[in-house]
Amino acid sequence: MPPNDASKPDTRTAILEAVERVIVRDGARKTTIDAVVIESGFSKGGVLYHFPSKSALLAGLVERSVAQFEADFQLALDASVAAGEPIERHLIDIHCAPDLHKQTVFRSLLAVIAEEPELLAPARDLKRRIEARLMETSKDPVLTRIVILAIDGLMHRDLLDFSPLSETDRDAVCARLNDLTKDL
Amino acid sequence: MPPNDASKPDTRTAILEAVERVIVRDGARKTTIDAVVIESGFSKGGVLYHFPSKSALLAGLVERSVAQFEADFQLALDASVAAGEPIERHLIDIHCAPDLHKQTVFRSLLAVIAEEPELLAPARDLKRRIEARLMETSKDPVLTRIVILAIDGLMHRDLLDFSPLSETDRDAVCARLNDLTKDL
DNA sequence: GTCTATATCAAGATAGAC
DNA sequence: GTCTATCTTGATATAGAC
Repeated sequence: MPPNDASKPDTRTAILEAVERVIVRDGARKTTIDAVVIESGFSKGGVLYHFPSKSALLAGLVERSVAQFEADFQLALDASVAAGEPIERHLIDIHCAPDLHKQTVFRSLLAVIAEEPELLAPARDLKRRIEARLMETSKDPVLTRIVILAIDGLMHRDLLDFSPLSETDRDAVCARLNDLTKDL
Repeated sequence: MPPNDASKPDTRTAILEAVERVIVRDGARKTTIDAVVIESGFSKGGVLYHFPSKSALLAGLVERSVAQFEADFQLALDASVAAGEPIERHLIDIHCAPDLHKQTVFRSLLAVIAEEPELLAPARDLKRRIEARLMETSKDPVLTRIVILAIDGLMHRDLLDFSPLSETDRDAVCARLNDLTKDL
């Protein structure tokens, strides 16, 4: 039976879920193969059969997280487009009320990712596609870019716990961003 | 003789400079105590006398980098204020033509910092002070915040090599940011 | 495809001489 | 304040049985 057969809640997925639990619970530093082995309930040999190295394990987690984010994004985007709103607004919405769990996962991943930038490839790729779509339809590309950058800034602070904004400030910023994009 | 006596190019500084060279050259993962020992020319015991743990070593580097950044920032800021320009412009200038070496240092540090967020404290602190000063004099605090966020976004991309902007795009963005802040 | 057992290695840290 | 030598731990990865 191939490893990706969807007919059973396959081992790969179970292992990746275990990695996610460990990294969120214990942080990047303590996310070792052994910890994942314990959390997943499989043996070391079993885990290393599916992911031959720690990098492979983390790459798997990044890929999975990105795929999940993209799925959510697409769904919400379609709704947004159907409602005739500028796409920028959708991006703003997502980041002004972010998915806290996924954010924690990404934050924990950051330590690992910073050491192995190649792991970021899938995320970079998704970002490029989203931005291409935004730029394509924008009536003011530079302004759109600034809005995207401001949202990156929000994300940056969230990820690094870097002087995070108060909720009031965040709301004010998001409202203004929406205002700026209302004619795009 | 106390460790911080400025009369000789003291060992602490020499060690921190070695850390900086190692982290820039070899990346966070390879920045081990042993590597620093070799690069600095001191012995392990000597290095660990001044910095009793790896964390202490990295904390030292963060502190030093932040202090240097702040010194540069203050200098340029005073000039900017004397010229009667809005302070925001100064922040924009610094990040639109960033110091590449320092950027590399920070990027490399990021991997380590992500695992130990406490190490970021001095940087967080400096950021808070800079922003307080900006907000204090701003005629449109929300807009100022958005400009700051956009700059954070630029930095974020630089730090993570996350879809970096082309030079043309970056220039266009910076020009527009300057335009947005001209009445602040 | 999953298991046990084990090899290998490098890192952080300590002790004590000089 | 700096050195050498050594200890301890814990992590990645392999080999081979089931």
